[in-house]
Amino acid sequence: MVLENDAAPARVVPFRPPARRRLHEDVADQLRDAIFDGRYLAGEKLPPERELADEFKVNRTSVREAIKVLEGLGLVAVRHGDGVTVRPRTEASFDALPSMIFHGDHIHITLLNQMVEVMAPLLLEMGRLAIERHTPEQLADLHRLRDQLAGDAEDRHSVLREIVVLLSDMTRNTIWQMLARRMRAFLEAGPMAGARRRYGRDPARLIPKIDACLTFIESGQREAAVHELQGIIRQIYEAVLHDAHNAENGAEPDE
Amino acid sequence: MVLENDAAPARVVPFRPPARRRLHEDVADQLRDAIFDGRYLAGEKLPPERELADEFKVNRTSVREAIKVLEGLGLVAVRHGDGVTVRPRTEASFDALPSMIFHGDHIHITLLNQMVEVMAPLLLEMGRLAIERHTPEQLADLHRLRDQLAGDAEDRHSVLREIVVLLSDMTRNTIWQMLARRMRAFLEAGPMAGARRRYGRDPARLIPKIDACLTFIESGQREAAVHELQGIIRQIYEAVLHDAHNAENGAEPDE
DNA sequence: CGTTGACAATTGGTTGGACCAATGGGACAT
DNA sequence: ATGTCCCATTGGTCCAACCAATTGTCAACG
Repeated sequence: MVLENDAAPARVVPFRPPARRRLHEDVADQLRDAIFDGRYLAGEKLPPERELADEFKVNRTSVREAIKVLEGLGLVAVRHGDGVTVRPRTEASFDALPSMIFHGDHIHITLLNQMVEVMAPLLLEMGRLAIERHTPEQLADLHRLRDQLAGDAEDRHSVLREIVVLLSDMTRNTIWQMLARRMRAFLEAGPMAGARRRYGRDPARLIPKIDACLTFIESGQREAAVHELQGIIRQIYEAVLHDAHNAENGAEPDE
Repeated sequence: MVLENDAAPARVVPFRPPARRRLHEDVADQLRDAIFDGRYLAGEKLPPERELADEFKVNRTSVREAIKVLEGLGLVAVRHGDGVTVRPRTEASFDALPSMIFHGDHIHITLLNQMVEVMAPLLLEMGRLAIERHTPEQLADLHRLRDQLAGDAEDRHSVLREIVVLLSDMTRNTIWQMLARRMRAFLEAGPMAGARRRYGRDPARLIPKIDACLTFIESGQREAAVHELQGIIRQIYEAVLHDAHNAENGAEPDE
């Protein structure tokens, strides 16, 4: 099941907890952005912990925990006695991608393009497995989400994300499930999230294709269903790029 | 370029730095394994930091940094005032996969199967792009690696990993480059690494197919090259599963 | 009796300061 | 010019204390 409460799924992602207030997270965010802004280039060293602590006006412990986070993201390498060295982007973890692509108000369009280029065939393959292996219950869930998309759900984009997660569950493959959930997290920070949501095209326009796909699935025409899915994915990623382009250039919302 | 030193690429991955000796990493490893062993299930809480510090005979600081690592891997969620809660596997980061699949002497075969199921189409798509976009220099590098594979290289498996990285460079796509490097890190911890290497089939057996693929690439027959690549990938992942199965059951090496 | 609100125990977050330990470069002797 | 040793720099660990969020308890209140 996707929904936490079967009884009254009135809204999707109702509220978000107030932003966390841990010092080291704030410090980590600032250092991360400084790296992505090119203030510290690959191969260069960050200032010593003591110096950073002084500058951030926090204890050295908080700086150390922040650096630990950056290390986990693969952004820096720490060597005892030597300092903290910035690593090349290609060594970074996927968890660093959201902030690599969307940092501050700026969008790294090139990287977003590359991201979409990778994700599109991924989603297609995942969908193919989902179509092969789904259970009747999961298909019912999919119908429910389809109706939410057609209905007056507050945030249709989040419904779309839940569909991706549901598809991953259908594959019965833990790796796909992990991938889809990471993707969801990525999209929640993406060009259609938060203040930028106004640029998003209404995902309801996908409904005809989704219905066609569902029909094919139920009639056992897997090939056709996959083909339809391919069209859906193409439409989505064109929308993502379109929206990102608009958001970057400060254009007015589509509708 | 794949090689760090253009002059004398005598060996690939010559030595590894002696294992790190940071307390919090050791603590993090032990806690991670405890979670994967099912000692702490999803939804349950880890003991308080103070208690862990006492049990590990280290300072609370080290425990906190360890927990920070686990948090970065998506294995636990920390809430001020409440404790440290274990999260479901599906929420974990990809960086946690190596230790999820290979923990201790045990191999999580099911998960490895699923991993291969995801990686195979990924590699194929990446290879397709590489075949489309490569430069002559990169093709020359590929030939060099092919010769290393055929020669008396100490560790042919590592040559294979470098080939994957080179293919990702050929795609001119940062995301693929990141993915390939993460994959390399994964494989370095995998069933053919370290003590388990003896189970590995000799990658030299791939050479005929690689040569065929290279020939197709150079004669501009992309379709045929991709098809050949598909065969290579299939052969590799069958070998991975085979080796993992042998390693798990303590069978004797193949050759 | 049920609800509310204040309190207290638990547990993570932060601080300051001290000392240990690895690294790398510079001073010194050869 | 070269090799050795020392030491300043910088990350790693420890300690002890206090701040702050969460939760459960329990008394006061309606």
